[in-house]
Amino acid sequence: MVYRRTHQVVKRLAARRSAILAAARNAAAEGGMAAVQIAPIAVRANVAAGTVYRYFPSKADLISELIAEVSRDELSAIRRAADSAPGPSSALAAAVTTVAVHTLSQRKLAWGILAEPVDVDVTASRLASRRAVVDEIASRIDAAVRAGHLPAQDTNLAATALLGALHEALVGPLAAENMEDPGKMRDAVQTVTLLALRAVGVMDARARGLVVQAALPAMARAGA
Amino acid sequence: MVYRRTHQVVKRLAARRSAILAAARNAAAEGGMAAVQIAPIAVRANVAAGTVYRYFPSKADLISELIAEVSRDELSAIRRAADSAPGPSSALAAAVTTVAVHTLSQRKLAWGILAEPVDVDVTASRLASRRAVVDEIASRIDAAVRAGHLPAQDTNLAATALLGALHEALVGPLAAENMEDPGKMRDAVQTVTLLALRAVGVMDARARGLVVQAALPAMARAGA
DNA sequence: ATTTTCTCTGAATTATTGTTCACTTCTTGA
DNA sequence: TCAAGAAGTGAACAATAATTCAGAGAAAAT
Repeated sequence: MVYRRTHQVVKRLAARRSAILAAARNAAAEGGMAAVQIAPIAVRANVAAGTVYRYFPSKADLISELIAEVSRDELSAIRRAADSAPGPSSALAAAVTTVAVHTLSQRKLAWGILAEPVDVDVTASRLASRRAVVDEIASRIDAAVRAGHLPAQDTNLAATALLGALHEALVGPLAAENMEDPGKMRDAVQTVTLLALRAVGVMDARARGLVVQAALPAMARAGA
Repeated sequence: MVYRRTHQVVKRLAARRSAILAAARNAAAEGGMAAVQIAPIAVRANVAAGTVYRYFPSKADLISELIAEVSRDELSAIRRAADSAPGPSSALAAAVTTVAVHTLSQRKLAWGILAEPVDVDVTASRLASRRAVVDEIASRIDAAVRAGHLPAQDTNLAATALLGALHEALVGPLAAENMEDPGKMRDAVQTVTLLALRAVGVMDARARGLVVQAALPAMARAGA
């Protein structure tokens, strides 16, 4: 055997793989999933189209990894925000607000990951991505229920509905119209968070307080 | 001129047009938008592929009409339900429940109309379809606010969020798992309606009452 | 320097479907 | 029955992108 993968080569290969994924992510952030096409991605990553296939068996695999990556990022942001809240209700508010801020600050990407038509089947990874976030929110709702802050309920269904509400209100086709300046964004985040908290049974007055408390740290984190 | 469209021909043409649309609708109801392809639709409608193009300029137009048709049906069902309710809060509950029941009773079709990937651009008609339903819900929320039953709010955003919640919870990819038997369906409808009402500010106890009142007529209508 | 093995290239291929159009069939009114 | 116009047919065409692969280029060990 006259050839062995040297450490340097291994690093280069890994770097290329990352570059391809990053190119896909940037393309998605700019033009949605429609812009995630092999040839343009290859150009962005400074490789040939064929090379992409040395790193990902198919476009579906590439997009699946992209979805998983973005989803991991979001999930960890949610956990960080919720874990640094003082109590279960605050944690829920923080989690919801974080999802809202994240979603809103990268609308095109979020839409692409969540729901935009793609020509290959990425159902499985989209499902996994949603399930992870839904589970996280559901467990936060559950904690608040166990603490006696909320009425008993189907936490799974509630979490699903909450995310649906956030996504539709913030990145759905009807959201596009008036969501450009930071002021409106901030209002929208607070409004949907309020709706979400009331939906699971937080009283109006208390919900308003939680929304305000959650808003500042979330916006600050997003800015950084 | 030795040829004129006779009444009989006009009727036959209209019937064919309807047959094509119906074929598309059935295909969508069975296999989602993915199943709406010109060649299979033509077979279902007992015409040749080319004939479809004598009635619809393009696949996009065909699907757009399909979306508009389904949307019209849903909208009129919502109005009927809401208008026969005793007050603004009941009307809102009836509207929300109707959307939920409709959506749930034709999941595949609803998913296709709302969000399933399609290879042609039907953004405009999807947008119009959603806007119509959102406007209807928003006006019902507004009526309840004006009656002093709900706190003042951004009714448009609230309506959008409500529909997002319903759709995600009932036909989204995470809903598929446990929504087969009528009992579960009924529970799900009531649960999401409850969430929706609380979201816009209805007190928990009152919301539960409204949900129960709205459920029976809506389920009955759907059964007929 | 050279051989071997891996990696990269990008033009050509493939696959899928919407769309067209030359031709056939049907309808109408004389 | 026949001429003129309309409607219907379906095989061929077109467009889009994903995917492949034969050859070129690098890297490693001797």
